[in-house]
Amino acid sequence: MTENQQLAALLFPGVTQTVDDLEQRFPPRSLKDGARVTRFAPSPTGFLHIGGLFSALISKLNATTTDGVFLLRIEDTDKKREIEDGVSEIIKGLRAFGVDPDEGVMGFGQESGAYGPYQQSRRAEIYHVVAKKLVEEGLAYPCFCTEEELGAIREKQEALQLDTKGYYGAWAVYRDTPFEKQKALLAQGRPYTLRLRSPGSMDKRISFDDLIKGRIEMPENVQDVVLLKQDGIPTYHFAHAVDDHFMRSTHVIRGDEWISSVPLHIQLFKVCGFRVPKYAHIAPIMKEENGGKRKLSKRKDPEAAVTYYAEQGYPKESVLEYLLTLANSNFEDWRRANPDAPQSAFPFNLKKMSTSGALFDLTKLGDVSKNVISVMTAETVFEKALAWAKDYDPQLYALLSRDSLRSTAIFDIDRGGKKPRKDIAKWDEVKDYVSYFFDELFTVSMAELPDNITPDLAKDVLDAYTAAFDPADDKQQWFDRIKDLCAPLDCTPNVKEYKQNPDAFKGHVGDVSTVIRVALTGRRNTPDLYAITAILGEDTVRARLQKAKALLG
RNA sequence: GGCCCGGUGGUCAAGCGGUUAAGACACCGCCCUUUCACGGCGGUAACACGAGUUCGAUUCUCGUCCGGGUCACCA
Repeated sequence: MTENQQLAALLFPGVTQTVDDLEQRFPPRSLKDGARVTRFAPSPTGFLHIGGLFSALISKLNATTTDGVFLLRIEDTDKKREIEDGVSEIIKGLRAFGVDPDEGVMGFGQESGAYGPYQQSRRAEIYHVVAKKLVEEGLAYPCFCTEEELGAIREKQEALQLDTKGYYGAWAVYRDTPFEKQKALLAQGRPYTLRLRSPGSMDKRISFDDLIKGRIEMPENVQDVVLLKQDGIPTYHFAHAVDDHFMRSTHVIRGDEWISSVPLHIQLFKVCGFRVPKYAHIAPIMKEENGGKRKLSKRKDPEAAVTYYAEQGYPKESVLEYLLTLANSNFEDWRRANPDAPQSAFPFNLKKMSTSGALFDLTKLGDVSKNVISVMTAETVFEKALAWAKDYDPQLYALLSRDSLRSTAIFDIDRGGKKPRKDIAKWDEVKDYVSYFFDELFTVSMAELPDNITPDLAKDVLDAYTAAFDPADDKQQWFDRIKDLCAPLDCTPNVKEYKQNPDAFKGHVGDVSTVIRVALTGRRNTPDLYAITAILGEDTVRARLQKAKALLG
């Protein structure tokens, strides 16, 4: 037995499997040519971030458009930062947007797929098998430095103003420790981390082709990074190499904060004897602040959390649609050409992704969302608004569900056809939008009456309309009747005529309508008044007209 | 500071040696119209800067500046 083998045996007495065993346990996937295996690998440290959803969406798209597999792996190797419901937050968040994994962690304590476990905390054995092999081959060694010692090294390096700091070369104090000493230290029970014996060289460079950013060249990694922490749990880097190899990921799509560790990752894959996956690094989603850009922050920005969109009542399709416009700018053109196609039919292209971070634009999201909602049927709008209200607005829920046919009719006003209204961007706007249909939310007020209409004229209009109003009218009859109101009130039914000679009239048919509209709805601007009148019903209409008149004295 | 990445209108962005420098959102105006919305038409507004290379640079090179990322027993 070589010393390395003896060391490995000392370090990993319980490990009996070999890397070859793992290769057999997790064989290459039999997928069709070009199929991509992608993954989303978050740590359960808080709510799902919109940037996380973005990268999950892109990963999933890459898998589905190639008949591949999209898997969810949980990177819970840092118990300090982990939060209690972290895992279910992630799963719930993904599910809420239909970005469900095909494989991996599927739910609370649930997994599917033959490449698991998919939770890193449950894979210790696997990492140790690979680590043991590395030690046997002299590619990893135990480091007995304490945090203080490491800190002291760092301070020294800072004092020397070294460009390259860290644990490497001559600074890697346990790199060349003789076996006998290692054995003695271990016998004492000294805690240690397992470090990579980096084969990298300071003056060599490595290049790789990022699928989004293109060719990138960087110095090789020289750091003897920690592979296993003192508690035997792997660091992100080591777990990444092991997991993505044995889960047979073909494409690693992740945030570009990882780009600087790619040289390390490539080195790790090679050292382990694994094939290096393709990398694609996504620019982060940014936010504007004080004229500058910064990453959306979990702490400072409510819109960073995926739950924000559910709370506000953005349909999931809207958020997805917007995210897709950020991902591939030709998505909007495609959408115009294929208004009814499912998002999954979009020929997504990684190469078309922007290389720099985009500012998240809530206004644009709103516009996208209005379009999404405008093409929904009234029934769908009703259902979704109701479902939202159930969780976030009990009063609205009660109101809407009282008479679902009537509620649907409200949403059906001016809906359908080539030029649908685009009033609603998110469900929390619904309450205001429908408020005047419900006496609970509405009180008659003439405050919105425009200045050019005198109270006297308004009163006359209301009197005349009360007399003329006939709920049996069809729309044309109804409007004709309003026109007929004009002349006796010194108004004109012809707007053009009024504009040509404003002094000859007290107002025009638009003004007359406005009086009625304000009396019935409290606003100057509403959708089709005839439709509103029909839904309100004769009793309510007459009651409101009556109250309005009273308000005018 | 070292190493990376990026910089086209307010925002998202096409274009990648010769263009009147697309389009979308936002904004403004006009039209349509009983209001609003929708729709239509039009408008304001951009290649960070400086050197090269070239007959010609937004496009190529270098430098500067400005943003972003990263340098943990966090991911």
